[in-house]
Amino acid sequence: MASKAAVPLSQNESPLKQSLLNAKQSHLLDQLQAAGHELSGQDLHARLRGTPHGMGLATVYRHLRQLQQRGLVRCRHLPSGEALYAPTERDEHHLTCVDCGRTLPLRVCPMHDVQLQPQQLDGFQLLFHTLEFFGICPSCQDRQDAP
Amino acid sequence: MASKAAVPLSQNESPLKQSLLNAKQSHLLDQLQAAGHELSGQDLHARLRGTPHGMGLATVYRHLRQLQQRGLVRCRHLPSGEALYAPTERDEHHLTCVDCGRTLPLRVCPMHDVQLQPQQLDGFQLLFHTLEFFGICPSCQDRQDAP
DNA sequence: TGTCCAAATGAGTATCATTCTCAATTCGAC
DNA sequence: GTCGAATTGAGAATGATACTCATTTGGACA
Repeated sequence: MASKAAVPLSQNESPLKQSLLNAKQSHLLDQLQAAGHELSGQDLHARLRGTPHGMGLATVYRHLRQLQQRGLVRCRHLPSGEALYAPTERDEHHLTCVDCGRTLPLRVCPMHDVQLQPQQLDGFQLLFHTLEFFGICPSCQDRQDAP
Repeated sequence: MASKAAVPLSQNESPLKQSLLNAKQSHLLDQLQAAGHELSGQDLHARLRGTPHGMGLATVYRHLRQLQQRGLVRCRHLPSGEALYAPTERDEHHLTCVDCGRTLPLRVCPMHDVQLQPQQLDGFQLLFHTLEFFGICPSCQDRQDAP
């Protein structure tokens, strides 16, 4: 079913994309692209509810997993355990406070130009990556210093 | 309580470490260092059970969070939702199959030399980072090609 | 158009890691 | 030894995600 062509990091795979997606998957991807920021499975379910493209929660998660397996969607987990999804074409990563959980998008991806060596891949077909920085935000630093 | 000194990526913070940790936190960190690979909260609880250092599950998670907030432990989430913990001093990251979940340690961190620009940090005190690659492992590629 | 089968769907339930609650215990200072 | 604060842990609560299975949908073919 899936083409075996390598999918380089941060490349446009649109032509491939359309031929592989069914209507529901396209609607999910559209929502993610339109949102401009990451959405959880619950978010997507709530946004589509009531529209002509509404679907059950189980279906949302099923298709999100398939979109991930096709390399079209990446997900990261908040410290709360919630998973947030975004289109992989949006090469955006985050800086998150380990204390309050506040999250800040990084405008540039420091990994953008870095390539893995083939021997590191061990035969894996690379789809996408996640990069996240963790630290303590200014207000939590202040709170820690003056308790 | 916490020192405000910046903690550079991938640096040895041992002298700081000892003065900040209580006994239970030290035991958790020891286990993680001794294991040589990532452990989940459940793993740690099971390993310590029956030893003189056994502690309740709630305590394990409480201290793991604090170790994270001190930048001594990093965690990543498997697609299954399970969180795996490792000492940040072990600058090791992973390549994970989006299909079967098999995970492969990368021997080198491609981020090792990359520095974030101060204006990107927006006042955050940087503690650690997680970097993960996702793809399809050879056996899942084979299975997809010959269903 | 009618029939068949396979795939997709979703409502409800199950799972399971993690967090919360709160009473009991421990610790440190004096 | 006494007091208050901090720590602990057993059990319950939470909540996101996965599973189950009966129903629906859609395409192929007659």
